[in-house]
Amino acid sequence: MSNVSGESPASRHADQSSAPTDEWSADLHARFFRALGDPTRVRLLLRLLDAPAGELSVGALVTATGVAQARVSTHLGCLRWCGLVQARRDGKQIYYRVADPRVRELLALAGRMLTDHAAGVASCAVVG
Amino acid sequence: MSNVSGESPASRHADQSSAPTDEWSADLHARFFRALGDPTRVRLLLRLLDAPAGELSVGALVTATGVAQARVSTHLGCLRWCGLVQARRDGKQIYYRVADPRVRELLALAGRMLTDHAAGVASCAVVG
DNA sequence: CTTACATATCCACATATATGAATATGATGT
DNA sequence: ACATCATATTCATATATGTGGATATGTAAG
Repeated sequence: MSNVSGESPASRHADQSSAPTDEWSADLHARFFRALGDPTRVRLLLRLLDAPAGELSVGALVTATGVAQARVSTHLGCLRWCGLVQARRDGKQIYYRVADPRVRELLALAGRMLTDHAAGVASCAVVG
Repeated sequence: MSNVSGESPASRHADQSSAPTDEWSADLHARFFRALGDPTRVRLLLRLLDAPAGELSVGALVTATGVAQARVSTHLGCLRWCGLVQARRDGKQIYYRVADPRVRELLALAGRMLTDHAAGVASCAVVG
């Protein structure tokens, strides 16, 4: 195992001419949204968000979602790395919670938008 | 060419037992975020959002972003299908504009979150 | 220190998604 | 009708990303 405390990475992009600003801004935004662009990760976030204690162990998430343990672990790792969730160890288990309150806002806003665009999004050929 | 007016698709998911609700909710959310998960699409949205007239022709977007025309067209098609942008024809050109004001909010919120999580998101191995 | 358990990581493979080049379609002006 | 411009679509291909299975790592208990 490793790194429950969520050691943080170093950033790229040293230069910052002037026009390129938009460029990584766009890249970064895209990466950010892709972090939320997986059904399993969204499921994990949703479960965590409405967890009674605001947190759930990996095992609990596995049974709650029915997703294989290895998969849950990997996706939690992604979410943790991106700063969206946070881990805490208690005995044998590791409890995860949503780390940033804005995650809830973001999902809520997306949900409201989906109220209007669900059909389109659901059938968009590009996003398979 | 075809369908500038944005003909809308039909939705899937007829059933709605009770538990599965979360399931497509998650799938749908994920799809939605993936629609925003491409750098080119984000660039297009950003350009449109700060366009003087609130709208830009495809050609203008091509020169503004430096992205190949075919690519711009495809990505605009995706955004249009998902209801995020809207097209209007004027003579030879087709002008696109952001169709939902919440797109701006969403990008703004994401931007604020990125202020704190940029390094992590930028270096997350999962989201390549 | 050995065993059992919870979580994380590695690997091979399938699939989704983006991309470039070529081409088709629609509109305008002559 | 013809020639031209603006935009859309198709196709082949490269690449990114998710998935399952096996295994490693860390932790607690005996």
